[in-house]
Amino acid sequence: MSETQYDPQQIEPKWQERWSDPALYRADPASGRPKYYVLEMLPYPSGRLHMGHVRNYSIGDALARYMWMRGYDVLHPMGWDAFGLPAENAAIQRGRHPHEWTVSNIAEMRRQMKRIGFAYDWAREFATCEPEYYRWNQWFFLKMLERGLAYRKKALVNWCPECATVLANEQVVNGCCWRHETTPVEQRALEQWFLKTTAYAEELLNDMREIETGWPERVLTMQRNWIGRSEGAEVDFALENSDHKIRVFTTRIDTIFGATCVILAPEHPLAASADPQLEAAREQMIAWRARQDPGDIKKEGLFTGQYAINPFSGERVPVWIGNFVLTGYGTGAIMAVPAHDERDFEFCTTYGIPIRPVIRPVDAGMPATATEAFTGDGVVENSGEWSGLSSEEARRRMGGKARAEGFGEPAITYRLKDWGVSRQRYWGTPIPVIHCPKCGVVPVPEKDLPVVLPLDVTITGRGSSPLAASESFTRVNCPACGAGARRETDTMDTFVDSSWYFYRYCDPHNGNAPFDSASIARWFPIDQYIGGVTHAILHLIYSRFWTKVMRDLGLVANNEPARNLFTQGMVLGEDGTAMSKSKGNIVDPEEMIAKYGADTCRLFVLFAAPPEKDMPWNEASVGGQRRFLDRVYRFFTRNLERRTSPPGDPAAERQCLRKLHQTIEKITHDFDNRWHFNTSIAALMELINELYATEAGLGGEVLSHVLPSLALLLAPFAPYLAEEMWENLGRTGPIFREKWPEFDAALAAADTIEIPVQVNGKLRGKLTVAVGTSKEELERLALADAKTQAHVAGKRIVRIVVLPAKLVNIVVQ
RNA sequence: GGCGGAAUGGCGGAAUUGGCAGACGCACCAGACUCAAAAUCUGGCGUUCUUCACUGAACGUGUGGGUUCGACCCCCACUUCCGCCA
Repeated sequence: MSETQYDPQQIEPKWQERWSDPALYRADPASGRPKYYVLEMLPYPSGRLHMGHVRNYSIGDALARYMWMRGYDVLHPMGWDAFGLPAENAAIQRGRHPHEWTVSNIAEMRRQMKRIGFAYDWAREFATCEPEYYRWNQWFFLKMLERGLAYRKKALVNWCPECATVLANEQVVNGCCWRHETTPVEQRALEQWFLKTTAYAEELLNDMREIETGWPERVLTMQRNWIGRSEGAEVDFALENSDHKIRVFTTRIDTIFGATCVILAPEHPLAASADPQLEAAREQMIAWRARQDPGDIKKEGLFTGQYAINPFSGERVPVWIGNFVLTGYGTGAIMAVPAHDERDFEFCTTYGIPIRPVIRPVDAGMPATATEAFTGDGVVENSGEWSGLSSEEARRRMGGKARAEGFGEPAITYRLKDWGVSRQRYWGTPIPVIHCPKCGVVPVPEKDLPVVLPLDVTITGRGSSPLAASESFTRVNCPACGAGARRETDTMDTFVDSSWYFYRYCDPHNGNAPFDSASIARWFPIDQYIGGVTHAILHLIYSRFWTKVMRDLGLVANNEPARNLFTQGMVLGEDGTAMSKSKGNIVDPEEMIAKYGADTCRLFVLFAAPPEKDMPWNEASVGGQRRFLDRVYRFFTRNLERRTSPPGDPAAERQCLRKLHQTIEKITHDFDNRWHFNTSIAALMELINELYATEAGLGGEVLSHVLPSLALLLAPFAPYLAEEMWENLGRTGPIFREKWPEFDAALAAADTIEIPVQVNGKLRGKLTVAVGTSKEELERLALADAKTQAHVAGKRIVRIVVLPAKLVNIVVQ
């Protein structure tokens, strides 16, 4: 028995070299195998892989390898989300050109990925900053422009003074920039490009039906909240002494007789005043609000001095400006019903505005309004002809009345807003339009795409886009009239890049179209998408939106991009908090690989916690995974030659084979049902423990079965070692193209089982019986058992519960 | 405040969903090997009692109730933490 020490630093580079043949991982539709598209979210090329990447990609890689072994034609691609601010920051801070910086980061991270041994179809790799890719961003933009899905408007936008650029709504976190969490976002008015995500709001909501079995409930809930559909009505309050009407949105038109004032958002056009003092206060409110956390805003208001007329009651109510009324939601104006809305209650109490209840709880009298609002449905009261109706019925009829009389209508409003895609930044996709003094906004003709991002610009990080300073870029002739014109200098939000990249993988080198529809038909929808839950709303809503737009353009047939979504937990530092530079608790994957080997690192990130949960890094525990692989290889190598030895001890062999087949069943079950790789790996450890226990009694035939099976079971989790073992067995790789081991129920079955015996639900003894022992026999054995009798003696047996092959419970009094 | 998720040994986590709580690993303790150490192997390891006896008992899955022959699992109320929306 010669035994070889496991040395990953020897094994891994060797296989890395042999795996460099891209044909090994090539997806091949001609294979005739069923397809499986497994995708992990593409990384931003920051320069180094972090543990979160290692975890995300180890999960996907295990799945891809398993599916290959199950006979699927697997598409498992990788690419780079290569546009974005950090590249410009590198330019500003280190004087490196964003392009050069990005390209070298990609090279470094690709090298790291190959070092870990992820099985990607590298022939499909691309970076989103390549003109061959982003020209299709531009092409899609033009298509959306044609269909009215892209438009330009002057809008108040979130401006981060630190980034010196506009942020999408979704990039504002608690009133601050998502990248600079302590920098308050300011409001500025700029001409912006928007994509009409709201046009698909209803569909984004409804089509969740298609994915609700495959996406985490949590993500769908977050998206539902984000879209924020609410049903209600819009109603006009005529402004006294004016031709203007104030249109309000309300979900509670049934409470309209209780409206005691109308409140405008400070930015509302009718909020502007001739009174300079009021005007100053209003502007101050706008500026102040931009800095606040919308969550715990202190409600403040300004009385405009004007009055409006309630179209239902004819009542004259004051018009206020309120800092808690949002411009972008509904109509930017509300009617305040303090008796039946908490926020209105708070506001009106502060300013002494009357509170008038008009809804009575079904089983009670009129609600008291001294301390709080009654916000439930009930019976409408004090509301003229509507009195006596239920809230629900009143809402329906009053909405109808508003429509019939022309002062309103039933309406649905969404929290979701159109997607502002303009960025006053350099490192992104140029928006393909030209501003002509005569023709206005003119799209760049398709034949002129791509509008290439020039590389010879100076990046200062201040003010407007660096592109605006590039004469050679901006100066252009109008495609419509030929006159001198100016190119748009805004670039696109990088979420555009990641909204459809997974389609491009299907046909990555197509120069005539974003992709060929036939290739999409082959691969879509994605069978399994894997990434962090941090992308639950932004990326995943945009991707769903983009898919629907592409479908309406006739490019794809699917409604949804991904059938299944898996969101993995974060990798935390040893201290149990998120890894961050400032806390100094970052673990560098490459250091760990140098120390323990890539297989050990993979094993650890898969073993330490179920994949959907957060997982604290614990280096001591990493050592345990290494020890496991040491044990595997030691057992393996010292028994290789024994494969020709005579039969061993039948009991030991039977025990060993039973454990092997139980392990195959367990791991297969984990892959097919729930991906709790921590328990899969635990099962492998149990198997190894059993192999050590039975080792001396194992004969050649059994070892010839066990050793290859061990390698195959290990292959999705520790591919390098598995490959090495496969070669030691005299097989020619690659192992992940081999067949996954077959589970043999007969071998896995135990011949005797232990049956727990309880008395009154408490464990009192155990019976070791043959499989298939009858109910009556179990009952007899349980009662005869000495330990049980001690607890039954002197008591009356009320009942005996016998579950064959499970347990016996004797109930006594 | 609303919705959703979570809470199990010293630690990470198991328990194939109502049937032996604590698999597997880490840490720790002991033994074997060694001049010694490392590595390796073997055993122990929820808490508190009990016994000459690895004998047995009680308690134990955030807290309090409930359903059930039987509850980490289901129901009700609560506490704490996390996420999203207010």
